[in-house]
Amino acid sequence: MSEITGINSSQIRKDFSYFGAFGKRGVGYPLFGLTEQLKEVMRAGQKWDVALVGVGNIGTALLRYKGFSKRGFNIKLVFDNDVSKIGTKVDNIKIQDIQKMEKCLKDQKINIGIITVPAESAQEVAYKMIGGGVRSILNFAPINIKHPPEVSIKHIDIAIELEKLVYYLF
Amino acid sequence: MSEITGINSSQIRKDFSYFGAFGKRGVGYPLFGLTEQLKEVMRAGQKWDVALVGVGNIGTALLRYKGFSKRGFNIKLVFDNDVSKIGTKVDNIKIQDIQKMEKCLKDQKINIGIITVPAESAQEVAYKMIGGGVRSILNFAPINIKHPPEVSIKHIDIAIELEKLVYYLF
DNA sequence: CCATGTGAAGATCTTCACAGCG
DNA sequence: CGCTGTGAAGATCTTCACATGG
Repeated sequence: MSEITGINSSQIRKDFSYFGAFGKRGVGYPLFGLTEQLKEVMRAGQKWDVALVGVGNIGTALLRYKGFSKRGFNIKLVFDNDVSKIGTKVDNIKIQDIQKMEKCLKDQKINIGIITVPAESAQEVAYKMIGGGVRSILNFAPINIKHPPEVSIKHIDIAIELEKLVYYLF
Repeated sequence: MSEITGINSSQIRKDFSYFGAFGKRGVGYPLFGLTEQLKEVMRAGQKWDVALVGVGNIGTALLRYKGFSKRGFNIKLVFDNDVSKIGTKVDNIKIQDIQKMEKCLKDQKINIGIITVPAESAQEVAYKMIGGGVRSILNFAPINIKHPPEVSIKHIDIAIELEKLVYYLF
C-alpha cells in the first residue's frame, strides 16, 4: 500500500491504529478483514445525495462525470439562476431555479453541496445552502466563503494549485 | 486581509516576513508597495504556457474556463489519443495526437502539464510529459503518479474532497 | 498608542525505533 | 524472524506575545 500510494508505511500503520488494530503482529493484515474494516470506517457503501449549484463549465463537467457514483455520491439536485438553463436537462438531471433551492434541500434532507458559480455569487449561494440545511460544501469559486463553525467547507481552486506548482519550478 | 481570507493575521505577517519586511511598524503596510512586492514574489505578470492531456469532461471544462489567463496561465497545447477528437478544436485550440506530445513539449519548452485522462493511462501520460521536459504536473486522475524527485505533482481528486467533507458530517 | 516583525511557545503532523506477538 | 502497533523523537506549521519603532 505504501508503494502504491507513495505514503510512508508507518504513516499508514498509524492511521489504521486510530480506528483499531486490524492486523496481526508478525503476520500481516488479513485482506478481507482489513478491507471490511476500512469500508466501515469510510462509510463505503453508503450513498450520499449532493446538490450542485452553477451549471457552467466546471458544473457541467461534474454532472457528466461518472466517477462519483462509484464513490457513493449522487448529484440529485441541480440549480442555476440562468433562465435559459432552468428547466433543461444535463445527463438526465433537471436544472431547477435557484430560488427553489432552500425548500428543495430541506424537503430532501440534503446536507452536501457543491458550488460552481462565479466568485461574485458564491457567498450568497453558500448562505442559501446553509439555510437549506447543508453542512458540508465543496467550493470551486475563487473566494473564501464565510460560514458558521458547524459548517465545513473545502475549497478547490485550480489556478492556485497551478501557482503552487510554478513555485516548485525554481 | 485576515478577515477576507479567514487566515490568522499573525500567519499573514509571518508569511510576508519570509520574503522581506514590507511594512512600517506602528504605521501599516503601504498599499502600493505591498502589492508590488507580492506581485514580484508570486511572479504575477509572468505568463506560463501549459499543456493539457485528455479532452474529456474535466479537460474540456478547463479548456473553456476563462479564469486561467487572468492568473497568467495559457493552455497552449492540448493532446488526446482519441482519433475522433484529434484535429478538432475546443475554444480555438487544436487537439493534437498524443504521440506528438514529447516532441511538441520540447520544441515549445513547456514545463507545466495538466493530466485529465482516465486513471489507467495517467501514469503513462505522466512519463511522456516528463520525457518532454515537464517538471510540474497537475493531476486529476484518481491515481498516485510515480515520479522522480525533481518533478512536482499536485493531485486533485474531487471525490476524495467530498469524502473528507462527509467525514465532518459526524 | 498602534501595527509590524519575530523569537518562543504551542499544536500538529510525520517518522523513527523498537516492543510485542504470531 | 517478520510485521504490526505505538510511544517517543523529530519536523513542521500555527499562534502567542512582545520588542521595536514610527
